[in-house]
Amino acid sequence: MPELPEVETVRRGLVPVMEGRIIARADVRRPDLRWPFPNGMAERLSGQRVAALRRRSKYILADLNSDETLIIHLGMSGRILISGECIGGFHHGHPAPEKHDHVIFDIDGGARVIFNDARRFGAMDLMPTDAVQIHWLLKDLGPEPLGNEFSESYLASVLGGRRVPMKAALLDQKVVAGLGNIYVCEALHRARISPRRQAGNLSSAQIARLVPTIRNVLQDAIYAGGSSLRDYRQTDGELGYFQHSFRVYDRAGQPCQTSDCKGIIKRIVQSGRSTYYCPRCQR
DNA sequence: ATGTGTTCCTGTCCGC
DNA sequence: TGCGGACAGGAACACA
Repeated sequence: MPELPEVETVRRGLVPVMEGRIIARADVRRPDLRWPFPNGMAERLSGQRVAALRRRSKYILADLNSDETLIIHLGMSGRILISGECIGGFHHGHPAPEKHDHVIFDIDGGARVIFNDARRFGAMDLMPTDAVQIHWLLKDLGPEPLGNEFSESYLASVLGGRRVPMKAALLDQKVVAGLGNIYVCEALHRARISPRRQAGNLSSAQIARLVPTIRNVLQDAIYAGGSSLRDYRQTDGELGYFQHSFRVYDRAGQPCQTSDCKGIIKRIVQSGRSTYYCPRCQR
């Protein structure tokens, strides 16, 4: 569900409400999401100041004054919404918790941050801040696609010799961290690379254009506030609008928009997930 | 080591 | 309007 652009949009929405502020109270309304919450999570969060809100791949990291970091993953259907901001001098009341509002933070000053996740594939955990990078969920993640480590030479070295289709290679969070089903499809189309192509068989020209293409798709999507299909919302409840810029995702049967390409977008299934691509211009 | 299929969970949509 | 099946933005895990 939420991929890197959606998670980054959520992080940016939380910054003005949480960064530098104190979590007055954490209300943990069930014992687990995908995994059990850490022992005493509510107590370990309540009263803590959020020193910084960072993102690693699809994880939001909230560094606390206790030198612990709250790790948040949205899974497939997770949302974070803010209510009760002080607008124009008036405090708006908080609505009653809704179905699937699993964790609620009341922030000093009156804002409320609500984690809602119908499918509960999301997760939260606490880890000492200086050890976050060795948390079992984060330790094997590949480089950030928008960072300097993600380069042409890096991609050539990790893809070399691999027989997986490119779709699976880019979905593999060890190769590059943060892409999901939508942005892999979109990036491969923009780079004119077939999702079925074996990773180890890419030409050097294809590898060379894949790096900036991935960065561009993600940056365009972040600028648009992410993509809203079903569940995803920005923290203020607004929809993202990058879905209007999809060239292939969920567009089976529609014409390819690559100039001079008269192809028709096709849907196939690769390792159990939908892939959309143009068989004509993606090689 | 690498690659593929199944699984977790709830909600929505589509055809009958 | 109800019912069954397919499908959904993730990714750990079990297995070939």
